[in-house]
Amino acid sequence: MNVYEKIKQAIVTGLYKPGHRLTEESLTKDWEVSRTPIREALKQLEFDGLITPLKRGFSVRVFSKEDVRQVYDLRAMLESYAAGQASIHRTNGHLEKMKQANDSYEMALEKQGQEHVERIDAIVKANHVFHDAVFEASRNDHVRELISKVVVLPLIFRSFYWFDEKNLFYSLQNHHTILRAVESGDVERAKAAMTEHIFRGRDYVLHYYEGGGTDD
Amino acid sequence: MNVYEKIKQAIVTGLYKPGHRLTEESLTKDWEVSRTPIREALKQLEFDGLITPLKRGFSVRVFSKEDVRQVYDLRAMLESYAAGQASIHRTNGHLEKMKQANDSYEMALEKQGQEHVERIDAIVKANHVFHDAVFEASRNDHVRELISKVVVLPLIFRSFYWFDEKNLFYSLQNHHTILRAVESGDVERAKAAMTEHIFRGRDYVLHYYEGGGTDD
DNA sequence: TGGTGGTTTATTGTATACAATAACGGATGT
DNA sequence: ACATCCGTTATTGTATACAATAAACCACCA
Repeated sequence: MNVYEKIKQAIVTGLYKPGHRLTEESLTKDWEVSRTPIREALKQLEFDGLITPLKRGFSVRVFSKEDVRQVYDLRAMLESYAAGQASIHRTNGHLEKMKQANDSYEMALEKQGQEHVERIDAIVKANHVFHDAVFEASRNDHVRELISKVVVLPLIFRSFYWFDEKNLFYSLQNHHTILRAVESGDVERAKAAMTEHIFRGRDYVLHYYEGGGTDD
Repeated sequence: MNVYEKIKQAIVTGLYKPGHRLTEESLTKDWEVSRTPIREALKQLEFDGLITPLKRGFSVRVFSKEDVRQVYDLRAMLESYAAGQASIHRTNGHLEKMKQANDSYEMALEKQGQEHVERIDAIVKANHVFHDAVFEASRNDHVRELISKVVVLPLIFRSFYWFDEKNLFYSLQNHHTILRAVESGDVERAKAAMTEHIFRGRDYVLHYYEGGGTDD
């Protein structure tokens, strides 16, 4: 794991709390590398939107409820577009990848006895593979690049998002619906199902997230 | 102008041609600065999507017709979303900014006698202000960040895009239509008008661009 | 008291040397 | 002829010193 990934991890897990100030100097001490790789990491994190520039240095970004709404709006738009396009351009290979992702998801979901964290990791991974397959099938390489920016935020909230059994089950049902629509070439249905899927995620996050302070 | 901007300029104007290989070493010689700022510039350019990583170094990105289509699809989606939201959230301040941008556009358009490049620059700037005002009015800060990624490509083609009088005139008409829709709070009309506006730009670029080679 | 100017200090910007590594090419054996 | 190993070279990765700059502090005067 390189320094960028380490710092990212530290932000996502809350080791560096929202609003915390980061300077190149302090980070060299925290991670025991020189300023050069630190600078690179900071640049990357700024791209990701995880930190915001200060007059001097950066601070760990504070996400408000309004941010969550805005980001999920965009994510819904981009992913539903991808699902729609996927319904047109999908090949058997894409459908196969989506099916396998859902199988993995289901298998992980059923393993109640397993180590908790490992199980969640498997589910998260399967989820990622599914959505990635949709992007591939959409035949628009640029939408993947774009979505990466908007996908960082959910990452921060994954802690509670992924720890509700009913939620996990519903998500799988959504995936099945999306897959059926994409498979049968039903563009509008695919878009609607994906939009619904994303918004469900949004509402879940909003419900459990009491952050930002100033926002409604 | 810093090194990043200089290199960007060089790419956009075609001094560095598509496919041309860029290494840190060679760039230090071209621009007479050390590797440190060069590396930073390369990182930024990669984020912009203007260069693509090689096994070693980068190469100036080659955009195919298919790239143009994909990028404009996304741009249409994002900008029409912004226009729709703007129709809901706009204030008098936003409307004023849009009007002034259009006035500037029109004034520049009429100045036939003026120095050619200056006139185009004024039009380009007014165009930018108008679209920016729409983003502001949309009350979704994240959509602005996102669009910046997708707006780099048109930049490359601006050379011929901005040099057709009829095209410039049509664009202004589009702006007026969009403004009216946003002003009267007509969400669907605003979205439709913006989508139309972007796609007109796309078709114009596609018509004059014979690049990419392998694509249709 | 409150603001203006200058001095100190914190922090980033740049150059450069050296280390690490991946690509290249050529020699060798089969 | 062709693959494979190894040495050479091109290129990037990292550390670090020094320069530039902006922020913070403080003294001075109105």
